[in-house]
Amino acid sequence: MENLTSKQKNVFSYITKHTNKEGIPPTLDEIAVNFNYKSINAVRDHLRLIAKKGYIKVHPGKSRGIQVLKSLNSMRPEQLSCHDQIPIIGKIAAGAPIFVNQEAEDHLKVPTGFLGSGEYFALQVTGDSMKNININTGDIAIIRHQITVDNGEVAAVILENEATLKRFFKFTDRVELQSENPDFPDIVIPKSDYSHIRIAGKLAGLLTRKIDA
Amino acid sequence: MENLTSKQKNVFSYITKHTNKEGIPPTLDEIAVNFNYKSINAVRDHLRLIAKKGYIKVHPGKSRGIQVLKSLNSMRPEQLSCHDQIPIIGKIAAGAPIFVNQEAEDHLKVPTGFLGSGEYFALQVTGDSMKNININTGDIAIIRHQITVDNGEVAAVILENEATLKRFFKFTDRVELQSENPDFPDIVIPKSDYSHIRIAGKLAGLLTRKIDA
DNA sequence: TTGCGTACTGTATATAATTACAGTATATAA
DNA sequence: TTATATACTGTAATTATATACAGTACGCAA
Repeated sequence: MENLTSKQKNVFSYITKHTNKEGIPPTLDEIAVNFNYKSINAVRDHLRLIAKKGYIKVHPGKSRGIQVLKSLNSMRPEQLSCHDQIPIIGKIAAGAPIFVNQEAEDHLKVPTGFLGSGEYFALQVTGDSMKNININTGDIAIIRHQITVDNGEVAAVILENEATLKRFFKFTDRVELQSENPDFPDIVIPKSDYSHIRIAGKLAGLLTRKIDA
Repeated sequence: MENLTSKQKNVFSYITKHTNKEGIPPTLDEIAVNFNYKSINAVRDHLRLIAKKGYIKVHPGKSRGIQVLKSLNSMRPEQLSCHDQIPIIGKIAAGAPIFVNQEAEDHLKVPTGFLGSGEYFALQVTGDSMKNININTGDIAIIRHQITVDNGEVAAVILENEATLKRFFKFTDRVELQSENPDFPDIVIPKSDYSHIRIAGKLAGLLTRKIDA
């Protein structure tokens, strides 16, 4: 990750502040006025370089087309990966297809470096099938997107357009999805039905409410 | 808080999704195209009403001047307040004064409505003293700022400039801070030492990494 | 029925904002 | 020295976008 020059940092900082404060990104002219540039081409030059270094994305031809991709916090050198924004794309065990055409309802932001590298998304948990490992209704499960998981790992699995969070075991002839709650039976999927299931990812984190504690 | 009509809700939803996805709010025309409106004045009418109901703010004369003020989730009637950004202001049980002049190291963003109303901050947990209730090193404890807690609640307590997370019990002559781990002894504070302790808040949530699961 | 708010269409105009082209100045590395 | 990248100025053209005005249609409450 290349570093910004101090001028670029100032411009980038102004863009993020404007976007957060006003709700809309600034125009080139607004940036120019802020920094007393006589020509907006000074701004264009800056934007080009800031974008090249990956901090923003510029949408050509679109007004205010400056999309902030990183936060200033993520510039700390000791942090390798960053994923502030984790989209919450639905409820798990609540009947809705995932991934395809997913529009995020809301977002979660975790501290830089809290999770490892990878693609993450989040699902709100409904049901008690994993209560023995302290995952309960209302919690938000953070899932690392991966298409396989190791035996025994907790995975978000999609079966028949429903997403469920289960402990995953693959045997030679079947897949077993085990609950962490004796009230819920294990789900056994014979090899012939593999085409109906899909692994969405692996449980990577959990956001819990502590109302009782 | 007035409710949106279903059409308005659709338009509002499109605006929030566009803003989150593209990083910039949509233009009137982009909205019109999305909903197959032949005239952007249909959009203008919608925006006027959505803004009137407080969901967005329209910046007149500015392109893409649609600022989202609420999230769709906050429309659930049972949710009163929202607080996306929770500052992480230090480590708990790690010797550092809290609250005064606290500069946040990083921020946490939880879904709107996930927590109740109140002032929140977060602390990174070090140590295993609460492992029995699944709070472990590296987790991030979300604390609701309050100066008293009820008996038995888990509280962030400051003693001698160190913050600790303990189960709080107040008796007539003493305060006991109990760990949720038999390896750690309870801390007993006699009435005469009350001036040395302070309640920072009550445990409200927990963000956990699930590396093992 | 009348009136009112929501939900649109259509066209024309004004202005907001980006792009293009042609430069200058100042560092810093080869 | 000669590049090469950053950091700007200036003007003109073009396109993107919002606004203004004039309507139509429908449901709903008085």
